[in-house]
Amino acid sequence: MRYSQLLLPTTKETPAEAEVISHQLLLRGGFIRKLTSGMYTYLPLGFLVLQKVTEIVRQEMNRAGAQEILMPMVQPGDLWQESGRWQKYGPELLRFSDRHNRDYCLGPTHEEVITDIARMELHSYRQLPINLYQIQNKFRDEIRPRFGLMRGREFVMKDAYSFDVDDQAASISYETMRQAYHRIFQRCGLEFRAVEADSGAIGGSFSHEFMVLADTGEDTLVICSGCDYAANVEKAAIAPPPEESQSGIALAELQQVETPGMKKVNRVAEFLRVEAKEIIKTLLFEADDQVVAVLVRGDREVQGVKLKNLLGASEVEPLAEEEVWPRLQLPVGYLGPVGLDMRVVADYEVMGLVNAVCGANAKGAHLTGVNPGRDFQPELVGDLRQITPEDRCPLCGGNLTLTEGIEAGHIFKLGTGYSEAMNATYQDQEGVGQYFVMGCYGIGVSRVVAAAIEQNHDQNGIIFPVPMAPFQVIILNLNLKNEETCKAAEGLYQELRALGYDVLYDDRDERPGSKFKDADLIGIPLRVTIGKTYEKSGEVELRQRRSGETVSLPYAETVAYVDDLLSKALS
RNA sequence: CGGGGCGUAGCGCAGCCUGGUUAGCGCGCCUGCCUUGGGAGCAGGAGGCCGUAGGUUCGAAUCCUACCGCCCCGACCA
Repeated sequence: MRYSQLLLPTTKETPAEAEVISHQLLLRGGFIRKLTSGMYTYLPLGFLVLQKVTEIVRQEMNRAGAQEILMPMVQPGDLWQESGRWQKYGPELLRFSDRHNRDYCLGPTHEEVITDIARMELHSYRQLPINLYQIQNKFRDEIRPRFGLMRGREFVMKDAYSFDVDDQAASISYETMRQAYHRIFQRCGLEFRAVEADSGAIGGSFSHEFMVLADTGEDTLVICSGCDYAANVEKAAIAPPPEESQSGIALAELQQVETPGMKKVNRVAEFLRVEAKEIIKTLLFEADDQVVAVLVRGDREVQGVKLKNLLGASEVEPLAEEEVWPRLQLPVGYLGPVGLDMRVVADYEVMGLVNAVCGANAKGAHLTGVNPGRDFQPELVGDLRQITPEDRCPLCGGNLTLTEGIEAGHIFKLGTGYSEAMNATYQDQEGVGQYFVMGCYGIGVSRVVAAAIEQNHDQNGIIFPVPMAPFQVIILNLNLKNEETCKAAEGLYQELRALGYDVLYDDRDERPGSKFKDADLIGIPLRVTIGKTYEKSGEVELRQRRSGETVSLPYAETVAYVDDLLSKALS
């Protein structure tokens, strides 16, 4: 492609609306433009990158035996009524009606449609297993779209759905996808981890997230240095502590002490000369409209997703501080489980405490000598706290580190939830109807683009991994008035293209500075400069975007050199 | 939805508080000269419903009201 003919509007200044680096660079580099909140047009360069990712995804899905289809983006409400999600899926599902007043929605995901296809077209166990996928736009009316391509309302997603005869077969499909996903992210040239994850609203029993590692990630992961355990902190299990013998310690008497103004754990600890971990922290949550008291050690944090799962609730939210007194007549900062008249759940660790401290449910007072089991009995005890780097790996006992990541892919074992709700069955060997055992597998294709930039950039702009780069090489012709440089640049352009590479030829009548800046900004992995040096000595300069490594070499050797570098990077 | 902020040229902003001639600046764009290895320089030029509607006033970008849009902080997710 000739730069002079390409719509590539780069800017020097950063648009005010962009917060994160990927969003800034995508706008500055002329990859995308915003249409409205959470919706973007892909300009030529952005679309090229998107296509690079799509093609890798497509190849690996096909290699894994999946078949590509394309479903409509608009879906009938009836189908969602059937699965029960018309009620369950909140306002994120954009609903509307047509001229006949029939309900429709924009597809945020396609379980309903694919299950409908399955029940109509798949009748026999002989047709299974089967895995169908599409690469298509999804629409989710996000509460708050932000970060450009990272969390748009309309975005490109690859979604695949597998159908199997039983759970065991479904596990094989799942494993096949897990491996395909590894290949996909590897081929994209990204640093990533597959982690155990909470399966969230889509449901199902088991899931892995594919996380692109980047400092700006919205999720936190724990990674074991000793084995290959990795998990989202929402999921990362903490084993119950071993039962410690408490026989050696005399149980103290429950006693109320004055702690005026001591609302925070560390203040109470200081004041009473105890450690934070000897304090029982009591937090109020609203779980499906019911207030629940949650107990963790004073030095711990509650993990909301774990709480939600333990309670079996569909929604859990911390109770707003201002609401506590008006609704419950309880003083925030002085809460405790003793004599508390509501549901109480506790983290394992709390139950191991002896002679602990907690709030007295009276303003300015705490209790000492508190002993779980004697002074209060939670309704449920479980793993409720957030894992920390001080915890041990649940698999091998090794050291853990916490890292930020961007969720770019998620694979689920769905089971028979959808097939039962929508009565999707096949006939087994005995001619008996059986529900399909399903799995679903998503990749946020447009998010992969953003994640790649979050992970690969510097002060000058994007540094695309070679497989994702819109162009692999950019040729800068620094002197358009010189016939020799033009001939050389043109020749290189033709030869590299003949080898099948994606080449951008900067033939604009611009000053060298602008060309260098633009080449860096848009992140092309290899840059070939033809200018003064060529005029003097017949040499061109070749620079690698990532390392900055620069070599000058005779014009005649350039093609072979570039070919060598790129074929290595792409293999 | 709750809380905060912003809408003035393609982009980034000033002007508004304290109303008053022709609404400014930088970048970008067009023309010419000049320059050509890291976003040059000079000269000239085009480009505005000051978010929309209503109100106050002799007079509104500026004050008031409503609406719309966008951004940021919280719950959601690929």
